[in-house]
Formats: sequence, structure tokens, C-alpha cells
Amino acid sequence: MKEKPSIERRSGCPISIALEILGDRWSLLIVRDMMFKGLKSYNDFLNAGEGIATNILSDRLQKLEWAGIISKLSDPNDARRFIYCLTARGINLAPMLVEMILWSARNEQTDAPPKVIKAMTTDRDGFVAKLREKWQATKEL
Amino acid sequence: MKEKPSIERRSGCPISIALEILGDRWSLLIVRDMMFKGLKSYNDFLNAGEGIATNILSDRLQKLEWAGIISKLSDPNDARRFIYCLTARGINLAPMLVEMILWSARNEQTDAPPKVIKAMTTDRDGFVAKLREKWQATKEL
DNA sequence: ACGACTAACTTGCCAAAAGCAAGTGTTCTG
DNA sequence: CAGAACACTTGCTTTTGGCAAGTTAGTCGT
Repeated sequence: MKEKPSIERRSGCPISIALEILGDRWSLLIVRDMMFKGLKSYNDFLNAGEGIATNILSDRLQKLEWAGIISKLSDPNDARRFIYCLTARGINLAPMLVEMILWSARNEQTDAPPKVIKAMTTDRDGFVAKLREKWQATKEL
Repeated sequence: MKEKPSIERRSGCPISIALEILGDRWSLLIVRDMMFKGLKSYNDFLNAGEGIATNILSDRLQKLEWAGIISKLSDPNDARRFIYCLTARGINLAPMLVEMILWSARNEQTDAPPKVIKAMTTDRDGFVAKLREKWQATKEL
């Protein structure tokens, strides 16, 4: 899988389109790892806890790159490594992820710290703004 | 597939949990059809445009029911039919779906009406409140 | 400069899920 | 009562996912 295949969409519905890009059990976990945990490299994602398989990780990173959600550049300090970063499109997913977290925290038993949930609930926009600032900061290294 | 299997979670992360319930290409489309289009029956969903296969639809409806996102009751006017409704948990997905729509509309080419996008952007909470009201209204029939 | 090691992948093989067409049982309609 | 509608199942093929092992390029220690 070297060339980006042009994808045919089943409909123009925005939800359908988002699901075609992100609708699987792994893609958004990678985005989460980058957005909330600041992870940046292949092995970081591999060891992030949920146990993604190495071929699936490879596949999802490539698809996320094709979708313009992440970018890949080689580490200037170690030519073996690549650094994966969220693009503007990627960080734009923050409000959606925050709503996803809030839904889960309200409706399921999660291990999300109540403090964080409260911060998200009482000042959602501020929380998203902070994520954006953090992203801006680490982007400029 | 008659009995609800107890699911083992890969982690307690709220995003991971949400993805285990809703992370596929179809489940949220069904929720969308109910929330935005007011669809209620099996054939409605089958003919909703994206072309879900009948066995997949059956499977997803059952899983959404198990997850407490929708409820299923038989139509008093026609014993062949069932009426599928969003539960409180289901309608709580509204903010997430709205953010998903906004992300897609900003980042991809969709056929979402600009008017609706603008309404969602300028008064997101009001938009969600209206969806909730609509849900309350149709629930009491 | 050589061997061990690490990072990021591939490949191969088997299992699970998706997709399609056809069939089933119950209920309604004429 | 015949035929159609509705909500599914079943069977089969194709696609995707998951695990282990292998590969290639680059680095580190001595």
C-alpha cells in the first residue's frame, strides 16, 4: 500500500464522511495519544496501553496522514525515528473528542479523573483552547 | 446471537470505551437517522441512502440496544413493525454528533446546508436543545 | 569498525467481520 | 384466502483484523 487510493464516498453527509475517515476502533485512539498524552513516535503508540498491532498501527498512521489529520517528519536527532504531529485538521478534532469523553464519562464507568471531567464540563471552550495552545507550543520545536 | 455477551474492555479510557461501542462505519449513521431524520423502523434505516446490508443493520440495532442507546418496542398499529427510539443515553450523543458535523463541514467537502452549519456554529447549545425537544416530543407518542 | 541493539515497518498466516443474495416466519391488505 | 410487507436469518464470498516473525536502516558501545 504505497499509493494513496482515491476513495469513493457513500454519501455527502458530514457524519458519514467523518465515519469513513475515523470510524474504526483505533484511529481516534492515535489522535488521543497525540492530543492528550503528547505521544509522537511509532513505539510510543505501540506501547500506549490498548495493544494495537504493529501492522494496524502502520496502516492507520498512513491513512491519517492521507486524510491530512497528522503529518510525519523524520527526527533530526535520530534518523531512524519519525515524529508524528497533529495538523490543524487534527487539532480541530479536539471539541469532538471532548464531547466523546463527556458522553462516556456520563454514561459508562470510566477511569477519567473527575477533576478533568469537571474542567471540561464547566469550561469546555477553555479546555479546548488549552489543548490548542499546547499543540501550538510543541509544534514549534 | 440472542444473549448479550459481556464485553471485556481494553482500557478504562473514555474515548476507548466510546469507540468500542460506536467505533465502526454504521452505528452512528443509525443514530443520525433517528436523531436528525426522525427515522424509526428497520426499513427506514435500510433505505436511508448509504446502503447498509440487512444483516449488519440487524446486528447494529441489537448492539445499540444492548448499549442502552436505543430502545425497541412493537408498533401498536402494526404487529409486524417495531419502533426504534433513542434513549436518554442516545440523545446525549447529540453534542458529539454536532461537533462531528462541524469538523467534517470545515475540513471536507460535504453537502451539509450552510444554513444549518451556521446555526450549529453560532448557537451550538441552542441547536442541541432543539434536538432534545424534538426527541421529547416524538417520544411521547 | 564491528557486533549488538533499536525504530519503523513488512510479510505470512489464520480468525473475525463485512457484504451480498436468497430464504423464513409472521402479519396485514384486498 | 392469496399476495405482499416487514423484520429478520442463513449461507457464501470477500475484506479486514490480529499475532508472530522477519526485514532494513540507523545508532551505540567498546
